[in-house]
Amino acid sequence: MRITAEAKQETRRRILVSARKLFVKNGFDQATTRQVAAAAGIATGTLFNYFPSKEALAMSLLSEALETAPKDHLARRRGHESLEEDLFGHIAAGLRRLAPFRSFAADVLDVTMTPLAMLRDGEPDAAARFRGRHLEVVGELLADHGVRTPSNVAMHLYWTLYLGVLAFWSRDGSPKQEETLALLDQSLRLFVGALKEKSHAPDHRRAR
Amino acid sequence: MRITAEAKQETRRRILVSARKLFVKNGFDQATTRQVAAAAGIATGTLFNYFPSKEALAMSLLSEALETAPKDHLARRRGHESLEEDLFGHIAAGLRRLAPFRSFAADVLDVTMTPLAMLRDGEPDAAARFRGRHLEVVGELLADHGVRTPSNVAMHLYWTLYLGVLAFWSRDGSPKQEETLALLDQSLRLFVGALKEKSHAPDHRRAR
DNA sequence: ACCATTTTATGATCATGCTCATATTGACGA
DNA sequence: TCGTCAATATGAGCATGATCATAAAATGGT
Repeated sequence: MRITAEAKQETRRRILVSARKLFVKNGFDQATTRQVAAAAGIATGTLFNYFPSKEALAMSLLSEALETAPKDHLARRRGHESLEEDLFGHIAAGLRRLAPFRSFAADVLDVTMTPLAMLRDGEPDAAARFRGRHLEVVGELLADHGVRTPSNVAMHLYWTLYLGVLAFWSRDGSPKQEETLALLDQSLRLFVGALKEKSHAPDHRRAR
Repeated sequence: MRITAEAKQETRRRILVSARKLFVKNGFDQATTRQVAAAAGIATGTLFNYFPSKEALAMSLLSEALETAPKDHLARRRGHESLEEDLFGHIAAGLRRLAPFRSFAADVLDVTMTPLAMLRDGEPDAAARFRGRHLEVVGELLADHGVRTPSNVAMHLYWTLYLGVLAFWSRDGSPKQEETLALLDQSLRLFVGALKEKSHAPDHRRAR
């Protein structure tokens, strides 16, 4: 039982390695499952014993990055950023983490983005975890700066903003990326401005 | 030349009618190009003389709605809404307009949404037009309420918000839709709050 | 009316994601 | 060591989006 289990792990690993190589080199659409299987030294059909679909295979490649990406900024920050800088850093860190996958992620995810693609692709748990970890971090950052506001609204807006930025990010070529970041920066100022205003005017609307 | 041109138009129309029927009935993935072609009374290959791909065919079905959707709210509004109500109505009208297509749009667009799908699908002009018309209307609404702010920032934030909402909207079942709208409503309050604060504090940051 | 040329339609064929009946392998009891 | 059985691998085969050589039709000049 030991040898077999290890062999299966090894096969799985070889598939992932071959797939990553081919996806990055040729893009998701161009890389065929036959190629991946051949590169991994297995029959085409065997690949589908390990992964239910080509997209699921790609999602597995992304999943590691997605597990840790949301917390990247927390590890990196120096502690005296403004709230805007914190939020900007949080989103930017996530984008940076996903950057290596963009070349094929744009295909896999059809532009729309990892978390949504996960939802579509039958990995709702992974999507929920990603979102959860994300919002956890945001909550931490907000609390750190003493911002209190109806949290689910702020979270929803922030998450929506994040999804929108991801969409632009994955679509644009590099020149547009900088523009996207610049606009993100300023959008966050608006967002934070709104949050602070809410915080400063205590019970104005909360009673309803 | 006359007869032929009309016949081509007729064929194109028959394809669109058949496709709409089958897409709505069976969903994008289940409806095959062979079925569509047969229903339209043409050979399978002929279909690809009229539309470069199955997705392009689906996009054509959506395009009419997309041409007019952004202005739906302008036609409908009564003129004494608050800015929040105006913006909410604007987004909601767009969603309502797209609702009939959701059953297969979710497949075609992979969750991500019409404008982004158009970009992917080689219809960048249509995407740009949609975005342009959209932001035009928003600009009008904002101006109507006397809101001035660095416009491209506000526009970007609003557009991003719109994309995010579309993503949720297309993904969720009906119960979640209401929740999405409720959150949208409150998010817009935040957004508008931020805009107004900017407007009231004139040159605070513009110099940089 | 007739031929030449361009345009359009056709369906056999291809590429590829995925399935499935069959073959192979490996674990374990006797 | 052998036999049995479950787990796994295999690749021919399927469905389908898309292509392309060929056929049919339309157009235009004379």
